[in-house]
Amino acid sequence: MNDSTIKILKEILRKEGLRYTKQRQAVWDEIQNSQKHRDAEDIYMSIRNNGVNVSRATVYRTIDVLVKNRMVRKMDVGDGRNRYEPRLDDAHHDHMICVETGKIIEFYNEELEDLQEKIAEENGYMLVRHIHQLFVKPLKK
Amino acid sequence: MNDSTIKILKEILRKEGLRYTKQRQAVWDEIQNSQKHRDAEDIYMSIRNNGVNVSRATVYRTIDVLVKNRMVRKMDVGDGRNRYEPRLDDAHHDHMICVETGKIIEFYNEELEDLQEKIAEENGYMLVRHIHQLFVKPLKK
DNA sequence: TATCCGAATGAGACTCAATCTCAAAAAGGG
DNA sequence: CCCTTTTTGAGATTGAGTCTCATTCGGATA
Repeated sequence: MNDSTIKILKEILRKEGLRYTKQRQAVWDEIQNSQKHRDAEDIYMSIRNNGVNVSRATVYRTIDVLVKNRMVRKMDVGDGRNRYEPRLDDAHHDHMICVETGKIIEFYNEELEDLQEKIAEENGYMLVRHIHQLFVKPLKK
Repeated sequence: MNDSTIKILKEILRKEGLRYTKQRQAVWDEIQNSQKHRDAEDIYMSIRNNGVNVSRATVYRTIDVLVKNRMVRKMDVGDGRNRYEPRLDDAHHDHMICVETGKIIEFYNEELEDLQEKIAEENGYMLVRHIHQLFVKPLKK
């Protein structure tokens, strides 16, 4: 779809010693060119509906590669199905999930990020990554 | 085991319109009188090893009641198995998970708590609950 | 403390996301 | 185009958690 991201994908596959296939391209296209926060089944179905034959196994396997190479972010919303979103050139953010509507809102707060690093360090650790989800409901309803 | 918590358990069951059974008592005892952050299978096996006959179904059903009534906290560590810890008289805290040893460290930071409420409100929401896990590794190794 | 009825239990079936298997198909260097 | 190696896909499998329903039990009542 997008020329520059095809190059990036090929580069990553080469670096990992993996081959470039239309299924892998399709998975990346699907995640990149659509709304965020989709689950694997959703991604799988969309690819098939676009006429590309792919299996669930390949979708999961490809996502793993993309996650490992920071092209995709995997998020555990706590309902048993992981969600995925493109990460390329995407600033870090966390999520707020409305318990009434299921809506997912992104947020980023520098102070919060700094505080987390500080807390880890105070305990003798270095922050590697974090999971942070705020479950919220609308004010004044 | 502990007289005062037996009363609390009975009180909660009564309030929920549920009966007091030795299985429910055993589940609560097991969670209360042991190390934190245990998974359901672990709790289930321990109860059986203590000579109380209980089924997995009952363990899960009882945990749900305890979680609903804030006697137990359920935590999603992101590995597919939820962990449980007693919550009674236990101050709120979040968790830091060492990616090298798997060790779970609890932490609490007032500033962090306030900041989360503030972020939710800035977006027109009210904070209901949150999931916050810091994945860390030891400094200078 | 015996009766009775709705609630609780347990064994195992079931669900569902995710992973694994392995024969067949495809990539891509020579 | 060939050949080796990787990738793919259909379906089996895994594993945490939930559901089913016949049987057992709690506890209110008399």
